[in-house]
Amino acid sequence: MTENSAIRTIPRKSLHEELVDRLQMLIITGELQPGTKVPEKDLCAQFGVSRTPMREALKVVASDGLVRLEQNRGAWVSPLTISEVEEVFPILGVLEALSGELACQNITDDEIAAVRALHAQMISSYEARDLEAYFSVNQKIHRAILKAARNDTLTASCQALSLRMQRARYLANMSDERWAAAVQEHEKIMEYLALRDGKQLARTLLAHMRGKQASVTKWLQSQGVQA
Amino acid sequence: MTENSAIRTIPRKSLHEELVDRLQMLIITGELQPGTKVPEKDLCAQFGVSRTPMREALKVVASDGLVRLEQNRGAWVSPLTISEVEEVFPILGVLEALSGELACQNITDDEIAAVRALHAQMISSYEARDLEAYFSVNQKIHRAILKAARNDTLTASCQALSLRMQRARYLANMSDERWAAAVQEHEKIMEYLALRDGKQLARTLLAHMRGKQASVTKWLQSQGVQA
DNA sequence: AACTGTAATTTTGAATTCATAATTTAGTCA
DNA sequence: TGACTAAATTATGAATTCAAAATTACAGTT
Repeated sequence: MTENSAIRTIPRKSLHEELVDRLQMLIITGELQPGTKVPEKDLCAQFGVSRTPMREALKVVASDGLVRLEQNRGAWVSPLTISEVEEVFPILGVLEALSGELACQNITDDEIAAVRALHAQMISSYEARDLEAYFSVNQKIHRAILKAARNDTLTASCQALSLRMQRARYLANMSDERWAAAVQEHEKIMEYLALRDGKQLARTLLAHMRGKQASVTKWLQSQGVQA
Repeated sequence: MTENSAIRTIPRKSLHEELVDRLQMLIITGELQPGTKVPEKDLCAQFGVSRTPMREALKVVASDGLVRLEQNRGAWVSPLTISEVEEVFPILGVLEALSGELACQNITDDEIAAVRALHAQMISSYEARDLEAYFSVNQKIHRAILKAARNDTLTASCQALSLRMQRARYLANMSDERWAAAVQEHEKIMEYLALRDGKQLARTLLAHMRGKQASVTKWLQSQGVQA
C-alpha cells in the first residue's frame, strides 16, 4: 500500500490509536454490521497486526460503546437500537446546546466568518442535493462551534456520542421535508451565532437535535429495527 | 454435573476490568498523585499482573481522561487543573439537569420514597458533620435520580465525568457556608423531585453544580493549583 | 431423530519474549 | 568545571507463546 510513505512523514500514531480509528470507521460505515461477532483473528488478519494492539484497541472502542466485549467470548458490534438513539440524542442535544452558549461567549469575528463560509458551502451542497458533501460540511460546522466553545472535554464527549449516532445518520436517508427543515434550522443557527445570542442558539441546537432524532427514529422504525 | 449454582453467581471480572477499577480508585483517592509518572513495571508489581492486561487497562483509563499516555514515554496521572474543573462541571451541570427532567417523567412513587429516605440520611450526616457519610449518601441520591432517568448512556457519561471531579471533591473541604447551601439546594431538589417538576428540578440541579464548581475552584486556588 | 456427554478444535486471556525508542550514565575534550 | 557525544541501561511497543475457556464435532444411547 502507498500509505507507508505517509506514515513515515507524519509523526505516526501508535498502532493501537490507529486501530481505534479504523475500527470506529468500520463500524460507522457499516462494514462491520451491528450485532455481528468480530473475531480478533479476522481483524488482525485484515490489518496485518498482532493481537496485542488489536485487543488494546477493542477495549477502548468497547468503553465508547461501539462494541460489546463478553468474558471469554469475544467482541460483538453493538446493535443499533431505537432505544439507544432515544438515549443518546437527548444527551447530544443538551451538550450541543451548551456548546452553543459557550461558543457565543468566546467566538471571534474571524471564526464566525469561517462558519459563515461553511454554512454557504452547506447550502450549495443542499441545493445540489449532494448528501455526502452536505453531511461532511454539516459536521464541520458543528465542530467549528464546538471549537469556539473552548472546552476540549465537551468536544470529546460530543464526538464520542456522535460516533455512535453516525452510523444511523449514514444509513438513514433524510426525507426531503426533513432535509429542508434541517437547512432552515441551520439558517437560524447561523443567525444566532452571528448575533452571539447564546440562549437562542442553545434552544435552536436542541430543537435541531430533536429533529434529527425524530428523523433517525422514523427511519429505523421503517426498517423494522427493534426498540 | 458442574457447580453452576451458588459459586458461579459471582462472575469474576476480567483482569483488565478489575485493573481499570483499581487504577481509577488509586487516582481518585490521590494515592497516585496528579502529574506523576506511572511506570507500567511498578503498577504490574503492585498488582502482581503482567504488563499485557495492565496496558489494556491504562488505555481505557486514558480514554476516560484520568491518565495521559505519551508515545513511547509512558503514562502520567492527569494533573487536576482549575481549567479542567471549569470544563467538566458545566457539562455535568447540563447532564444532571437532563437527568432531573427525565427522572421526573419516569420516577415511581416507591423510588421517590427511597430518595426521600436517602435525603433524610444525608441531613443526619450533615447535622453530625460527618463529611465522609455525607458524601457517600449524596452520591447515592444523585445516582438514584440518574437511575430514575432510565438512560444508561446518560448514567455512564455522568459517572465518567464525575470520576474526574471526584478527586477534587475528596480533597476539597467544603466551607461551612457552602455545606449549608448545598443542603438547602438538596431540600429543593427533593421537593421538586417529589412534585415531579422537571423544569424546576433541572434548574436546581444546574445551580447545585455551579455551587460545587465554585467551591472546588476556590479551594484549588487556595492550594495554589494553577489554571 | 433427538438428546447427552465427551473429545477435538477454536478462540480468548494473560505471560513472556523480542524490538525499538527514550533516558541515563560515562567519558571525552575544550 | 561544563558541555557535548556515545555507550549502556531502562521503559515502552508489539509479536509470540502458553494456558484456559468456549465452541464445535461426534459418538453412543434412547
